[in-house]
Amino acid sequence: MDKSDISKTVISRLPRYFRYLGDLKDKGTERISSGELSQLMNVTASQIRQDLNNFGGFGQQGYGYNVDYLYTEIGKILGLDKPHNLIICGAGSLGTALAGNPDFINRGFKIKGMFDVDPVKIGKFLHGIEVHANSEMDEFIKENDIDIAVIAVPKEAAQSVADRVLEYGIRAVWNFSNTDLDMPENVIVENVHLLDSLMRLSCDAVGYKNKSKGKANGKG
Amino acid sequence: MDKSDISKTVISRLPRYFRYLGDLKDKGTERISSGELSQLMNVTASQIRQDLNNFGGFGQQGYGYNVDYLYTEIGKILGLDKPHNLIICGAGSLGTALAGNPDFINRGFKIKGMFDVDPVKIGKFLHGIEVHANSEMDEFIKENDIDIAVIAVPKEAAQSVADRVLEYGIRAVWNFSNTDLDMPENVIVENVHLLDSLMRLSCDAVGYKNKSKGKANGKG
DNA sequence: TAGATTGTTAATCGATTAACAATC
DNA sequence: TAGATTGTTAATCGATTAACAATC
Repeated sequence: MDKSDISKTVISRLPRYFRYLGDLKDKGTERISSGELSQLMNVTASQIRQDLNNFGGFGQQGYGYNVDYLYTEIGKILGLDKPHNLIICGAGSLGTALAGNPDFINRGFKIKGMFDVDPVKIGKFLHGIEVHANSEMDEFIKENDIDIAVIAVPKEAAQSVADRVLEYGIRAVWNFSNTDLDMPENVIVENVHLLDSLMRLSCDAVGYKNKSKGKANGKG
Repeated sequence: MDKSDISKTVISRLPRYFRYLGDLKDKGTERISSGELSQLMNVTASQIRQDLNNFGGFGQQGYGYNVDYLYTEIGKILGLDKPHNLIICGAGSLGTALAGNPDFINRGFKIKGMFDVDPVKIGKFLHGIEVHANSEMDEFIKENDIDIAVIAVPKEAAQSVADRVLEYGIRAVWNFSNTDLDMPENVIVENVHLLDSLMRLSCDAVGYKNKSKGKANGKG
């Protein structure tokens, strides 16, 4: 696999660059230096230059970076130059909320359909998106050229649903269930563990003052 | 501030430990060694021991770790030994989905109220939680001992809502809006940038095959 | 040309892994 | 006691920052 040699750490920062560049573009800013951007984003200029240079030279000495160009290039790296078709597995309130998020469609992520086991939900339209029965999933994925599956089912069902979409050819999974999925190497999983995130917040907020600070093994 | 000296990296791994320990506990497992846990979680045993030892010695040589005890201790570090009261700012579909998530309440995160600017929504109950007007926010926060505010409003409104809850005494913010918040040092912000996450997935899925691999400065 | 700012190498810092003595 | 496994130190690895020569 040429799954690339660029570190996960760098990749994970790209969407944030992209976000700031989009804002600059909207504001009509034409060019920006790594120094200016670093101030805006609260990171070092060095890191910005290092990060970008992983993908080739996007800037120009003495000038900086062209906002529009850099925005487009990062967009390409992020795979936003082609549209993506999604299905959402699980038409609960989280799945429905995701279906209704306008940010996704604006960036070329089209939600084509939802799936649920609940017969009451099947056939309904949520935010304009139809809920289908799982039995239709295989065909739906092929017909609609789906490349991303969103897992928004209860954690008990998550693994079996993931196995299912995998079987139907999906290789990218956006997992919102509160469990880790066991997937083969060639499947990309991006987790959004909401409860984990909330616990991190709670942890930081508490500040673990109860920590003793000294050595632990003060045995006799 | 004794905001602690434990690295963010370590903290961010704690919820995952907690999750696995919870599962082990539910399965009735009494003890586990770092080696066994490392296999389960797909990390090194060394990392587990290093991580845990930041907080003191939770294990016992020749025995391993007592699942129940470790679970409880990590829970304390995460601040789960005390209940937390939340408000959700923004009664849109995302805010509503969060209000209805049973995982949160199960871990002691109680959603006390929602807030919205839309008069149509005010007074309604969503998943049993009342939507209030923003004008009631100040008093509500004090009366209900709120310690966490969830920002689930459109990105244009995010900063002003965050400023507002800050003014009313909140020091922990769970930000779901697709923008970074500008907050003072003593306020904890945990971001859930869904679009960023989706872009990371898309990026990994694409695999940036377009990368040239050789040196970039092949100038003449 | 002079000034600015990149691309890139070298230095530093932090995080992960390995190893092993301490000890249950 | 012997075996197992931790707690912890030392070695390695990777990521960040600093510095500067290349160059627009």
